[in-house]
Amino acid sequence: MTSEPLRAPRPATGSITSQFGRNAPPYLDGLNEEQRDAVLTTEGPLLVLAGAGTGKTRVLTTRIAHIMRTNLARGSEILSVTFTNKAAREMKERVGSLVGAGVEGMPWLGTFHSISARLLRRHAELVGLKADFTILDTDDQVRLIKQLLEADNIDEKRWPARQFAGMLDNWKNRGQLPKDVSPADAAGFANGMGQKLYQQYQDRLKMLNAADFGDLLLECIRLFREQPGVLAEYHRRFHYLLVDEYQDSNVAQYLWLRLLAQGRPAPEANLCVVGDDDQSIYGWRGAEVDNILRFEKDFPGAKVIRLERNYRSTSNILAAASHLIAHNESRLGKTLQTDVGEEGEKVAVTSVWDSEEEARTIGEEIEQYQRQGDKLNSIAILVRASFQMREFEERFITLGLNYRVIGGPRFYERREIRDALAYLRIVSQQADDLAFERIVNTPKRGLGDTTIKTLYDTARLQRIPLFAATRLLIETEELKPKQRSTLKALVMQFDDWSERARTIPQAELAEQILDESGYTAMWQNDKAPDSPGRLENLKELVRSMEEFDTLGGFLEHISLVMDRDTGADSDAVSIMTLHAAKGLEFNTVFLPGLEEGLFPHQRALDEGGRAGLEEERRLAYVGLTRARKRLRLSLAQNRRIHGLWQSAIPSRFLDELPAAVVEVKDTGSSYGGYTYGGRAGGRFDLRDPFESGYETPGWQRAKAQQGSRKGGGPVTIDGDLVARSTDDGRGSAYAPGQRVFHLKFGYGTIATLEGNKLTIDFEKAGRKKVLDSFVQKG
DNA sequence: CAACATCTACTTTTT
DNA sequence: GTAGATGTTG
Repeated sequence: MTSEPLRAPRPATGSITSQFGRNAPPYLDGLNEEQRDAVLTTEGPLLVLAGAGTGKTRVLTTRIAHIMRTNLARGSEILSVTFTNKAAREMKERVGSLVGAGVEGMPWLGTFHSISARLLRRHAELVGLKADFTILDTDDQVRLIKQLLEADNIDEKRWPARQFAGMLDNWKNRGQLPKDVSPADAAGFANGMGQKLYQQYQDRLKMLNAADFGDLLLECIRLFREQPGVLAEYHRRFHYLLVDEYQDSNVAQYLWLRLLAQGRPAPEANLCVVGDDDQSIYGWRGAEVDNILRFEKDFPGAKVIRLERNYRSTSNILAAASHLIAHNESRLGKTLQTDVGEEGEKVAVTSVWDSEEEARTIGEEIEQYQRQGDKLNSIAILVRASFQMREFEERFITLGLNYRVIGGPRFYERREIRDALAYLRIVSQQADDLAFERIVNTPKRGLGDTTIKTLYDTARLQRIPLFAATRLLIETEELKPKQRSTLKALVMQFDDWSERARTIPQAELAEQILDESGYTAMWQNDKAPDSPGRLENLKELVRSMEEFDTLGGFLEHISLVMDRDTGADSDAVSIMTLHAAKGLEFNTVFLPGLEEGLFPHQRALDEGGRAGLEEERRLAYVGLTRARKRLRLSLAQNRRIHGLWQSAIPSRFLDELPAAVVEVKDTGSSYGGYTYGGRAGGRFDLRDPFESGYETPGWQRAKAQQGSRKGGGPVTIDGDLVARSTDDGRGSAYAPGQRVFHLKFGYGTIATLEGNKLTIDFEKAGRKKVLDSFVQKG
């Protein structure tokens, strides 16, 4: 292990201003004391606890600029890790504008995954890969697993490939190789086949010269551990390490970082991590808040700086957010203080009849704000789950209101894009079996299962890639003449394209490939309504290729940087999930769907228990703190989930807001007198604000409903969201032909029933599926 | 082998 | 309500 001498003495804490006297460099202007401290404390381990809206990114970027400006290190000697591509891009831009240099000056600024990929390509052969290895995404992963399951005669119905992919992910997030997986863990899949499958999967990846997302980190860790010389090289290279959103790091990322920070003894590591434990919202995917909570133990002598001055929100908004998050028990604890100096509007809570009315109301409000001169760009709708977006999109289309969905179904995940990429991947790497398999019969070439199976058998027998096997087979009589000539033509086409790849720009090549393969024609002839859109996407794909120098570079970009530019040029309302909203801010924020079961999400509660609830609460906190001036929450009394209408009870998070800053509204269209604000004398019950979330009125009621409900009893609209899978459906009180009444659809007759799900022909609304708990005998 | 029809399971969040 | 997977037919 190499260890360099310290470059500069650590500045004493009290001397921030004295360090520069009155000649502080201009980039420090406008930073408050703590922020400056964080920028100037370059040496030794540093933990910056940065609350929402306290200028975290500014500190990080200024810090990098400071290190470079004062010649402590060059851009190429600073490793800065972010969690998302968006954050990496933003940091590059901001550092660039501070230093006045191009982005190229910071080759090691990127996400964990992109930096890992870069490292691995340099040393691929040391971990059993070639430098041009393919990066698999979830879809490839699942298909590969399916093949393994089939080969091992494991029933895919009983043991879904998706589930195993999830387990793989978990193991890899925890930094576990096949040998490290605990038997108990692995036993949970396919009668104890888990570990063996994991090993088989890894072997197969190596055969395919491929790595999945988890491998990027895992193989890096292995590389560092097994090749001390390589690790030492990076110890020498990186003089400063910075990590953004540290609260989102998982075990593998932690190990990765630890290894890189080991260049010096822990108390001297120049490692700066920035994060906010209250904004840890990726626990479900392996993030360990513990990493940030434990930092001072990991790096003894670490300095801790708290950024608590909020420059974003009005005091009302901040009060709501702080009060809410105070209900969490496991947190380091910070007290945000507003620096905006404005009380602002109260936080509005609106209760509406259903999600349709919710969309309508919000649409109207936005139009009103627009008339008042607000920019649509300054307005966002943040949802818990992406299915909520649809209703808003539909409504906004009819209103002619400009909107933009951020994060939505990812561009690269679209079928046409994946197909097109598969062609390119084969051109780039003929051994890419997963790509070959994907497009060998797309567009339809008259190749069926039997032909594919022959290819497969040959490939397996000879231990060669599918493409190579095909090459062999077309020289034999094993295939029927028709298939043989088809495949022969295909192989020749690919050879031709590979040849051309050397001479013509890849964007042009892609266009030719799509045309010559008949792929474009396939969609042109498809009369499905979305075909034109797909063709448009293909065009966009080709267009986006123009920015890259090589095909390989483009493919790397696609697999790691999945989001495309979100065209922020036009004025539009942003619609996104709460997860996608982290790090953003808007003047006006709408938070719809504050209902038990949706937010907090039922699944988080079921699977995560108390920790799950606390993470949901942090998610709510993230949502609330996105707002600068105006925060508008809403809840629907009825919502359709899985095509079934369910009535909802208000989210417990609403009970956790301080009454003084909240204004309850009602659209007046509720049925039967039940409204959110209508109970408890026009205000929601507010008990001791620091009591456990489990004891709030909403939760109490939800619990009271559980199990107490019997089929056929009088239906109180007050909540049967909890009538979910736990309902054993014992003895429904209904039978086909029976006349019933439903609050939303009116009178109808039961057509069929299945457990507690009824199919009812309503007199006015037509045939609908509903839960039995929402109708009463009519 | 492909097209069609039917059925089913699914909907949290993503590098 | 949907997209995918499966099954059945020509």
